[in-house]
Amino acid sequence: MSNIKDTRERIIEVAKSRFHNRSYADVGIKEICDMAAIQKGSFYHFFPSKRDLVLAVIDEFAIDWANGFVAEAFDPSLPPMDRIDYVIDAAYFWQKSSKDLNGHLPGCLFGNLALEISTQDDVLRAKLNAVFSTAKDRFKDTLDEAAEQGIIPPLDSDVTAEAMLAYLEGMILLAKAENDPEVIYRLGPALKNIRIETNPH
Amino acid sequence: MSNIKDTRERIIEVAKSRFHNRSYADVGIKEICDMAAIQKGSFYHFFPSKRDLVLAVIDEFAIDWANGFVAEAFDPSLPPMDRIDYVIDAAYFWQKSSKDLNGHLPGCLFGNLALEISTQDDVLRAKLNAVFSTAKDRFKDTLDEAAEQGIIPPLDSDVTAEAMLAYLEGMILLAKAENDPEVIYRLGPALKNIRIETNPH
DNA sequence: CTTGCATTAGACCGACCGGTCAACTATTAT
DNA sequence: ATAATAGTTGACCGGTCGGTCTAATGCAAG
Repeated sequence: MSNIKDTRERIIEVAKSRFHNRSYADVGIKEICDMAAIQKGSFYHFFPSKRDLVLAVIDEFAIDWANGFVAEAFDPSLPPMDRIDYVIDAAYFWQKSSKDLNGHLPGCLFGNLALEISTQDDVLRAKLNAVFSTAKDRFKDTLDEAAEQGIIPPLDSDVTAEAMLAYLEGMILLAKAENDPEVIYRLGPALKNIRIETNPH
Repeated sequence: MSNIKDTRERIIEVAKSRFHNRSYADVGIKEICDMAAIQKGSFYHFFPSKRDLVLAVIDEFAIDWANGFVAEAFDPSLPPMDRIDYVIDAAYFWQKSSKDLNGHLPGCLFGNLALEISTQDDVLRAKLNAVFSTAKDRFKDTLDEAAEQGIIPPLDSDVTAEAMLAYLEGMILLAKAENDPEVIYRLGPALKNIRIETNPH
């Protein structure tokens, strides 16, 4: 009801946006405090360290993702393989609208963080890996459903799902490097044709 | 001949390794100087700024890449589609041996930097994009050759090449997040089946 | 009114950041 | 031999980093 949001929430919201549009190392506590219109003391009342902040940001963003992007794309009322097309559309529109706002594609927060800090912090890496694993499961469920309905021939749905996620992240990476969301539409069609056969024996 | 390498060369070598294994923002000039056993003044004699260093690092690494990884994988004496399999092997062994040395997959330096700084520096972004474009061309040449020889049906070789590069980068991203080179072998088989048809009209 | 706790303010900390500078030493060309 | 230039040294700069601390608030329960 109040337009003055809870401080902790405001910190996370600002941090989410800053980390996504720049990088973890490049965004300082001071900047986050300024944008959230609070003092450092308040920040450290809620978060013991910057690292704890990014941990919270990942959690929050994973929820945003599940409720937004993922829920929209993996709508169970859609035919299974249509959902995979929808992933492309959702990724495209998200990156496109971010570019229209800020001039640059932010890419995927999880992908960005994974490449930035995987070698430096195993806990953070594991957390990001868990997010990827959850996303992979959405693909896998979809593939299993499609295979059950005979829409696609049987395959190794778990590994294929992982491959689809890899391709999605790779598309977004190249789109960010080109700073052009159209990359996603150009490369998108190959996503749902990715197949990895069940490994015999 | 001398074992004391040229200072500038040594700076770049150290920076290459540090940036690759950590991140651009996380590695300071001081650390690079210490590891190269020089003083700051010497560093700034050769490079006007940290940014100029990373520019040089990208150039050097692109040459390493072209002469190593790429030359090895895209060996013209190999049948075209075998070269693409070879890309997987090369990526696997590279990441594997890095992990054996340092405990962590470093990922792809270009992918890492692209996600870290694309939103912050358009010149750097363009430079990285050029590296990707060159890599894409190697895939494209291979696909064109395979299509000419009738090994694969005709396709949009340019876009398919880009898709293959995206998939490669995505695999490496997930492998880094899992800190497990086996991801590359698991997902690798799908690489050479990626196809994007020529867009009619 | 008081006690107690959650929250906020903001000055402050040492360490480190990227970068500068003047002095000094090799090396090279004339 | 000399002059010019390339390379090196290490002290130094202002600013920012993540983080601490104390004192002051706001607010709720007794």
